[in-house]
Amino acid sequence: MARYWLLKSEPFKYSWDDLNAEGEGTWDGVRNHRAKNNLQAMEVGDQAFFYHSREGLEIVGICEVSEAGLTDPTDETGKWAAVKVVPKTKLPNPVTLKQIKAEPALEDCELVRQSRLSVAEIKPEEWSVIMSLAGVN
DNA sequence: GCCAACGTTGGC
DNA sequence: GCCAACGTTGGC
Repeated sequence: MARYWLLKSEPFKYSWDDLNAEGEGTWDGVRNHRAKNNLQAMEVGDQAFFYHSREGLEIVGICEVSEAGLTDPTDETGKWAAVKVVPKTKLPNPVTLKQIKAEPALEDCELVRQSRLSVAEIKPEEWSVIMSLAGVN
């Protein structure tokens, strides 16, 4: 069964629009062990929210893992992981961090608990809560 | 192996 | 731009 994730990016480095312009993006440059573990746990077909950090502070779209289990091409030691993603859906209503924090059902998600984690897991029930906030059925 | 100092991330 | 949270480094 597919799992759900949240991918964080600073929009002035790599935004949702950049991903759409490219059609497929490689998620690399992660240098955090917990985030790396999450990357390695991803499988092709898993869905992930695309979150804009520092600017925007909202979930703007949904992408899907198109290649999993890659080695980070930006790292010479070969120790870090990467995946490839393709954009799927732009959210009708972007879900802001403020909304997420105001929602009791989401207070335990990794995004809230560990705000500096760049790749976080989203539980299925949390996924559906966010989807309804986003106006997606 | 502990922990203080330092660097980085990210919300505000 | 500030600072809190977290990760990493390095002295002991």
